Amino acid sequence: MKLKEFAKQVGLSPTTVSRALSGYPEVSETTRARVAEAAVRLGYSPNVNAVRLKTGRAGAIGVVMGRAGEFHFAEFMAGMAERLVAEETDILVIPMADPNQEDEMQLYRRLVESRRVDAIIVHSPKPNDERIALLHELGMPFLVHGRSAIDVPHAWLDIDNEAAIMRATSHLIDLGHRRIAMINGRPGATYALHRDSGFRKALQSHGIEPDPQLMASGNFTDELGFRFARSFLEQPNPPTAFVAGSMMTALGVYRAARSLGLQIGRDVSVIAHDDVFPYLTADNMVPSLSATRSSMRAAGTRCADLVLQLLSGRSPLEIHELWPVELILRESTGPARQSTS
Amino acid sequence: MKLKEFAKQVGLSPTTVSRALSGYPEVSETTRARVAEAAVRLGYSPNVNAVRLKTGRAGAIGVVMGRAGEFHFAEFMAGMAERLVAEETDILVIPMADPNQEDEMQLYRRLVESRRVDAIIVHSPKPNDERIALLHELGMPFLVHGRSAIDVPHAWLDIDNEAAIMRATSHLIDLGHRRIAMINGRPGATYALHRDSGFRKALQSHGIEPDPQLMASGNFTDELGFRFARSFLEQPNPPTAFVAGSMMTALGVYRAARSLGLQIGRDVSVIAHDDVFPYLTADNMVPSLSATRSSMRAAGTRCADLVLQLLSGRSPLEIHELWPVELILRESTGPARQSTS
DNA sequence: TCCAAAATTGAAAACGGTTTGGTTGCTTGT
DNA sequence: ACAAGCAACCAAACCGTTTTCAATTTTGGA
Repeated sequence: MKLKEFAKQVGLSPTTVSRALSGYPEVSETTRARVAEAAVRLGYSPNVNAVRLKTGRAGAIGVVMGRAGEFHFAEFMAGMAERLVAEETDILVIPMADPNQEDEMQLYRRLVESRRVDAIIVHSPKPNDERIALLHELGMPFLVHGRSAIDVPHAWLDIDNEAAIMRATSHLIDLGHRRIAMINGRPGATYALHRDSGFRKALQSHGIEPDPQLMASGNFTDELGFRFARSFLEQPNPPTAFVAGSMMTALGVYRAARSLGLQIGRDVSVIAHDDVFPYLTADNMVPSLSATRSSMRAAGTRCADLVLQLLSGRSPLEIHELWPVELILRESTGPARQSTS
Repeated sequence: MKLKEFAKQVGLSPTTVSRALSGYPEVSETTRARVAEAAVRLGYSPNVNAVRLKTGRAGAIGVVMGRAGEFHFAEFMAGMAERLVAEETDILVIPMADPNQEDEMQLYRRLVESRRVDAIIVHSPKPNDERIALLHELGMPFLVHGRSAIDVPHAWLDIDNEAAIMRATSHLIDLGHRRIAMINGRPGATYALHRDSGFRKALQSHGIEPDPQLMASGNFTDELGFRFARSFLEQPNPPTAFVAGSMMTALGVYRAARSLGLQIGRDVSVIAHDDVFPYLTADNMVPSLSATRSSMRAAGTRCADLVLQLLSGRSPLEIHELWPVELILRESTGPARQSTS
């Protein structure tokens, strides 16, 4: 059913009908009610493509998905979905062809030009992220999930990675640990740098020099968690505690410790960062895992919300949210054993 | 840059330019080349919304995301993305408001009416799935990922869950196991029924009566894996082997066995279904996990491909793919111990 | 009661492309 | 030399809305 036909049925002009449905003020309440009722009854709804052409709005928020198919991604999206479900806004997933630098810029450029999205969410930004510069230059509204040091005004939401890891590390130090290993995310992204910095600061403020031999970074996989932890533990002067970048990493660390006959929480302490997944909870691990916790899903919800604000005119300059991160202590952390100090 | 302006620059009519770019035959090769070159040089690309309005194509495939934010989902999407990256087709993620039945139908109905997608992928269908009936009735092209027994012609791609679980179970029986537990996915979905059926068939063909006390189902979470496994193992006549529905479930089963001092592969055997996640691999578990394996990512890629075929006119009746599932034996399966038989 | 101002409603012009139905030249075959 | 056929191009209609501008009706104050 088209507008013209529908309008005829209701006995009004297309103009008035359009206005009534879009909630314009210059249409009387009685008319609006009549139109709304008829729309439901006759099953009329405006053709999205026509609306989009006319208004220039795409009705969608773009999220670029890296090749890795990160498990975080689904949670974040689920969170966004929670906020957008009642809205007239879709989530458009844009696949990234190659991790190639130039290609990625090209992808964003094309995405903007194609006008398929009203706004873009940028993930895992780097300190000097070209994407941010580009989007700003092109005038596309965007929100950065994470932080960048780039000198371009932009909206962002991030969790306080530095403080989180600093606190976690400090806690380990307070427990008497001196040799603490760190398994970080892929280098380059700001969050990894922040965590690195938090780690170092905690050590240094206690007079401990960070040991590069105990620091590694890479994808958040069970496998890398295992490999790094294992190689650290096999060093002549092994760590007594670990700070792990993700739940998957933690699984690997647990496995490595076990494979060497070490008991977690007693021989080796572990704190990981937990993005809160419904299918794998820190509390249920054995022993239960101490973690810095921040819900990825909540971040998704809030990001969606902020993007909507952005689209309804709020200035990006006002939108900066830094979320504190909880530290939840469970059984995987305990005092350092004397023998290893 | 708009078509009109661009056409003027190239010295041709909008008509010819449009045709040249869309690859129509009635334009000379020289002209086409000239236009293509100019388009790149001047950065012209047609306004998507205008194209969509005119052609009626939405340029997107819809995927409805359940609330759970399943970890499978991201892999599947990543797979789709792999196929669609070179195509002019987006992935539209449609959030599902409530697991409420009626609401879900409403969601699909609105989605179709809104014309935001050219096709829909339906996940985890039930044997008599209303969504399939609805989409068929509404004339929206769709592909079912999974299978349904519904008497409505439709395209589908599924893995052979029944054969997979039957083979896994048979293998356990061959190893001497008689008390085998099954932790299945949420009841209702066809795949869960197929797995259940494969499990029962394997047992019955060996003269073993399935014990309802050893069968459970629920979400694929670490926690449920643990809870079910633990409760089974604490029964008077505990199982000596497990068939687990997912990697996460397997993690829980491992944990439960360990918590009771049982050694996996010796005291208790485990086979799980592995959808192949980059961040958690069966091979790396300790002991390494025997698994029925089928790549979720590959399924996503193929589904995207099939949907494109559907859209270019191939009949849904021709599109039925049943993928065999590998059984990979590793260390988590071993002969049943005499004491427990 | 009458008139200006305010409240409603409509006609028609966009929005930016695609596609129908020509038109124009140029080859051919006779 | 001429009609027919064909290749290459173009003008204008159309996709289904929103929105500008103008027309009409109501309302309120003098």
